[in-house]
Amino acid sequence: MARILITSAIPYINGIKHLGNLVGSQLPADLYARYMRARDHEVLFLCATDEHGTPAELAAAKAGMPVADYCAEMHEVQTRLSDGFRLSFDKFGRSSSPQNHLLTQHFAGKLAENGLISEVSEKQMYSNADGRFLPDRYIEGTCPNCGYDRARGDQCENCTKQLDPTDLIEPRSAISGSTDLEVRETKHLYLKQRSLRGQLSEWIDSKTDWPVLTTSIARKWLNDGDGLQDRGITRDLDWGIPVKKGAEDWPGMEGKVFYVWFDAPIEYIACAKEWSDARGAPDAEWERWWRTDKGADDVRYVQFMGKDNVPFHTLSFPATIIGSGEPWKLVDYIKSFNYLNYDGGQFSTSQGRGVFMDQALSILPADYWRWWLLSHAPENSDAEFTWENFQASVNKDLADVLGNFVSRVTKFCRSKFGEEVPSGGDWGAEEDALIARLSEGVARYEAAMEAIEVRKAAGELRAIWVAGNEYLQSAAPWSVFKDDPDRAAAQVRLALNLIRVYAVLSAPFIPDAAGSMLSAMNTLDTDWPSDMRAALTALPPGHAFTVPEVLFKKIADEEREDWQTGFAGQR
RNA sequence: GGGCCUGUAGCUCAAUUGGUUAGAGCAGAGCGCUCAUAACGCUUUGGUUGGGGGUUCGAGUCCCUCCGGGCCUACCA
Repeated sequence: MARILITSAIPYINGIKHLGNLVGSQLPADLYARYMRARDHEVLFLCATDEHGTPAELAAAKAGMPVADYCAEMHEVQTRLSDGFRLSFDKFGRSSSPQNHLLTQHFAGKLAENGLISEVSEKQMYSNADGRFLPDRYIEGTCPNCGYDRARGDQCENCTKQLDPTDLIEPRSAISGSTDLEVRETKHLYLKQRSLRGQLSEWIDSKTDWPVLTTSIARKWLNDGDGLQDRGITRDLDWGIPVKKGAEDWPGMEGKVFYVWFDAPIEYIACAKEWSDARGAPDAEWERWWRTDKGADDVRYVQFMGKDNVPFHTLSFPATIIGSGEPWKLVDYIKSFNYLNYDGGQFSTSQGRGVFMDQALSILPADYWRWWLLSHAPENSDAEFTWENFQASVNKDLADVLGNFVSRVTKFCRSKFGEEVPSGGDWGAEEDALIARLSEGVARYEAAMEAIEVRKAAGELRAIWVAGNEYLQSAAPWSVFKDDPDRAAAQVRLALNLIRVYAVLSAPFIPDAAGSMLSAMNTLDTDWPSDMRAALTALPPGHAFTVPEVLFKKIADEEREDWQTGFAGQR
């Protein structure tokens, strides 16, 4: 039994996430966690909300709420939606937790002790009207290069020229529109990533099995231009983790907080402590997952994230861990994803374009979304959601291939043998062939899951479902029954057992439907079918079952059209 | 501008990393079955692998070039 630590990139707090966010980290992480648990491995699956930073403050202000209240409320909302999608986190924590405060300050203290923090005085734009320093992209003005009047302080969207906020002509606050801006001197802490470049580079080079997407982004940052740069890890904000050196105050840093990208990954660790604290368990509980000196040396740590998060997970966070000089667990495998587009464009939180988690669940059960999203996961390139494709895939795969299999088998049995597993008859060559085929299919499915090849795993699972229909078609118990009811009984007995096997195999993708299948088959036996022949006898003759409701109702053309138009506009 | 990824059947994707005749699913066509959610099964149509050039006994795969799409570029997170 292996021990597997799984984290999903933590979703930002300012609003409800769309399906692109979901499929880029949380959903595949959940698939992997469920699979590994099903294989009897010990799993700790962690996620949290990422609550600090300027956008959170602005969103709270817009909602007319104190930022702490806003975050608490949005955390509840996101928790409900995670539950709705059946994301099986062992703990869904908060980056604003007391645990993360202490741990983030602890890491900063260690890094300072080890000479990896420098204090840098710099000039930043301050908005008097807004009463805050403004990040570059929150300053708008006219581009000195092309004259576009809504250029941002970091880059002009029109001519793509890189800008400095001070380059802008007539700069104004993107928040209030105020032009009452001034340049102020402010002091910040920088993490001296340069001095860790060699170690990080060596570490990345050792990861030969990582997705190209992951390593190429890391190498780019390591080697581009002058190489890896030091990074500011503090900000002039009210909401965040106060800058401290461990438990001590940090002279000159009063009123400042850590940069959200410094404290967010540390929350992966703090979240484990939130998990054990919530149960009143001792620190040893979470430390055996994170401290290699306290039992975590045999843990395999896998991270899931969208490609935009890769630099922080391959460089910044490892720099924090390595730089601490303490025996924290480093990530073993990073699974990164491209983006999911929506009907010819991008999903957009700010523009409300696409399908959001709450809307998705209000239309259809989680399994529909889970299946489509995972079987179309953007692993090798960006993928695209269209309503037509969604309807066709879900109807065919879930309703026709899997759902109808369950339906035809249970209903046939009920009409000929009653609602119990029939006795009599023996298996022959046809059943041997099916068992061999299923065993091979399961082996391929397992291999894809171990390698976290999500689409491939979905394809293999589907092929296993298809094998059941092919068997029924050629065995044709409805014909055999007329002359040889015992033989038909043996066929149906196998088919009923196949439903249980399908439930177990499919549960990581479609947990609710798997649950319905198991309860219809009146069994709690979720043993993995490592021995297919034995697995297909788990439900013995005489075992009672019930014919379930339709597992997956098909999506009608009308519904699809309604949603298509309904979601075309803005949220 | 620079870097990386990507372009394969009408659609969504494969192709053991240079090795026979480029494969699946969906959609389309035909046949079969009648247990089942008008479901299932079998057969089948469909490709100058974005264009052009090159290397090689051999190129979807490597090189050059052109065209298209995407991402990143360090103060959004």
